[in-house]
Amino acid sequence: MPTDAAEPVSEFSPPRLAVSQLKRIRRIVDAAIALAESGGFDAVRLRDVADASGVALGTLYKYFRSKEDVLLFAVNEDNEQLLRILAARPPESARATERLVELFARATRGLTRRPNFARAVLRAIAASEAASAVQQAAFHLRMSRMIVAALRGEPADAATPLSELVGSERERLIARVLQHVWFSSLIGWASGLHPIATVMERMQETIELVLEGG
Amino acid sequence: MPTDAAEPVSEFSPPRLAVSQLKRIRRIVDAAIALAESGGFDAVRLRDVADASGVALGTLYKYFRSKEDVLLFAVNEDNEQLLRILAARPPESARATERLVELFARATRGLTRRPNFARAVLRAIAASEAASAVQQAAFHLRMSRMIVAALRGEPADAATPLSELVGSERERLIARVLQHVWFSSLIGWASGLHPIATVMERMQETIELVLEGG
DNA sequence: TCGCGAACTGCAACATGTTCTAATTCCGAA
DNA sequence: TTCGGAATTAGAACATGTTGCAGTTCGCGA
Repeated sequence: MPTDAAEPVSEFSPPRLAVSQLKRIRRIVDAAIALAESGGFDAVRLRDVADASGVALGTLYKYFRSKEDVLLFAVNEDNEQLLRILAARPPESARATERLVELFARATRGLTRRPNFARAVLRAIAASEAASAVQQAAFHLRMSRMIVAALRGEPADAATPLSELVGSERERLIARVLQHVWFSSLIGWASGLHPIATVMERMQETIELVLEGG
Repeated sequence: MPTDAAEPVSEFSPPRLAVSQLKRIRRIVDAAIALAESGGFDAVRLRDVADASGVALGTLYKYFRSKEDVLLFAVNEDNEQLLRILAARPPESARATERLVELFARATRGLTRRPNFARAVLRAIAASEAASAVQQAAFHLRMSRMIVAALRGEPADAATPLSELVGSERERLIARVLQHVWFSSLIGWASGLHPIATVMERMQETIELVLEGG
């Protein structure tokens, strides 16, 4: 992920970048996404990313610390969009269980719509070092917000800063558990252990277990 | 992990290896563990592993498909030992909740006793490809067995083959959820998101939530 | 004991993430 | 408009996972 000095982490850095720089970053990220879609983690060769986005390798490393950093940035963008969509059109069901199932169904579909990209970012997340903790934390906080909103049947709040914690102790606990199960299932999918459908089933049964004691 | 042709996956291959070969494999694995302990995933340079174990690089690749494969093999050995220990000395508490908390406390302590090694294998697990699914599945089945045993307050069964599923639907569901939370928390620890103590706390609160509805 | 095929060795080679450098270009403040 | 420092570039260089190969050694069946 971007260095403390460089800026792409939208949550944490003042916009100190010229328009031309923002465009470069955009091209880099888009190129990385395209390559990831085409063949997963290994297909994202940074030389190719640099070529495709028309920047030098050194420039890429100016804005991103590592290959994982680029992919983490991309998935965080994706996740921000999901939050906005859920803020606009929250799950409608009357029962909390169903709202949560729908939330994770949407999140899973959204992510795995581009399966190779999804595999790439999952690998990036799993392998990321302490340096990327900020990105991971942002993702986590955003997901927590969506989960708590779905639990309560309220629309998610895309506006207030991520740093503001939401939910009661118990709501946050449930959010954590569901995120762990989701992430871990997705890793299993990415490793070829089971199909996407299994991820959805696991979320459903976990949600029922946690909310209704099974 | 070892190739289908080569044999270190104890659960799945008849012992077709000469003693000298088994010794080589042992030296390779031991060297990898030692290097992992010293500096984590990156410190396990396969050239160094080969040097330290007195085999050629090509030989190493004859028995293991990749760097991850070596580490997965090592962690599976560790996990087999945990199963044996738990079979001999199961958690004693009267309450299922406490037995499970103890199980995960022991498992977590056992793994993170060598923190750098643990970080290395977690990264290997998370990044492993479909080819390693067998190893991962074995780990999963072993953990499931221990969890179901702890749920019931019985000693774990280290003898019957892993392929034999244990537990009711509900027990297996609980086992899956707990494993997901455990794995995912450990990844968070390995990424520097939180300390080991947090992993223990998360397991405790998850177990309480799942067994007692919080 | 002999001879064969498999296992092993040493080493070179390749791919790709990451770093470094010297030269060039760009941009905003004076 | 001009100037100086920051950004960018091209490309080399390095580390390490992985593969390939030619030659050597080992172990086992006849």
